[in-house]
Amino acid sequence: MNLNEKLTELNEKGCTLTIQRHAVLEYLYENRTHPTVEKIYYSLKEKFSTISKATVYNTLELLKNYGLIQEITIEKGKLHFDYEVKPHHHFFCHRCNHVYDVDVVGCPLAGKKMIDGHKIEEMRPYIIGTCSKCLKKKG
Amino acid sequence: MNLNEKLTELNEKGCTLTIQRHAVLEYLYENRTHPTVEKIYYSLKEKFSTISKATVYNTLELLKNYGLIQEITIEKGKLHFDYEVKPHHHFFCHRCNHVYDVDVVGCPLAGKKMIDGHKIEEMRPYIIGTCSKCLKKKG
DNA sequence: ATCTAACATTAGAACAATTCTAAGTCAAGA
DNA sequence: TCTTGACTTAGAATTGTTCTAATGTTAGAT
Ligand SMILES: [Mn+2]
Ligand SMILES: [Mn+2]
Ligand SMILES: [Zn+2]
Ligand SMILES: [Zn+2]
Repeated sequence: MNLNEKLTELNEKGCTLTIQRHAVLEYLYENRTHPTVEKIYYSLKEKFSTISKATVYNTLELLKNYGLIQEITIEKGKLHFDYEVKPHHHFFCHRCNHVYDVDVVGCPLAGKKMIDGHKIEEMRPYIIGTCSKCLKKKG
Repeated sequence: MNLNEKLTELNEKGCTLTIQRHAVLEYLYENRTHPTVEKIYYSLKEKFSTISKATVYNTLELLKNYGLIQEITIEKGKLHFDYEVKPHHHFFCHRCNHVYDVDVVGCPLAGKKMIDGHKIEEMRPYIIGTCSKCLKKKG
């Protein structure tokens, strides 16, 4: 789903399309590195010096609630965000703190709505380890 | 793996078995509800009034590094811990904030050591939604 | 075009979770 | 007994997130 489709969807659902909301969504569209809130905030601040942290948090929460972005709790104590909302696995490297997409096929939970009587609303398949780049560094 | 086996393993690996470490591990052994650090700390404090938060954090980190307990980052901004280290899925109810074990068979990642060139050290398959108890309440 | 009420943004304070610090305690070996 | 290193403690500091109250903006009604 490209940027304009998401912006249109937001608009059609009655959400005011402020310049800040546009900027946050656009930033995630252009930066598929699963940035932290801090990263998003300071990056936006460069082009947009008056944007506030509260707005960044509010906007991320809003976009998440509209189902347009995904929140990632893979790293202890801080949030990452992802423009891509289609279910996919994430790999966290505890050496360099990067979050990678990984493609896993054949997940038995794919498409399931319920498990053990609980209603599934979101899947967060996380994998922790050492990434390929850091494995090479190790020497 | 029962409590004595884990205590023995700790001891054999040269780790001093202090009363605090014993207490934290025992608490997790007896409380399989995936407690938060706060819960662990205040529960231990009842029987053991001088235990400090730093010790609880240090001990949880130490036990995790020995592979005797598991850290869970399913809830935004706070840690839960699990005595059980065998790979299993966790379900987080965003209504009541409980963490449940769920049994999922046929995970294609089971036993895998590598993915996309990254070294897998830990699996954290999280599922978010509304638990069976909260679904009933909703009525 | 102007008014108005609801909504959005801002800066910074407040808060919550975790980590750090420095002093004190304990245990084992010389 | 003395020394050394490891452990614990209370509380301060730090970090990430949420709240607050003032200000600014938007969109619909007039
Ligand atoms: Mn992703
Ligand atoms: Mn569990
Ligand atoms: Zn890495
Ligand atoms: Zn529930």
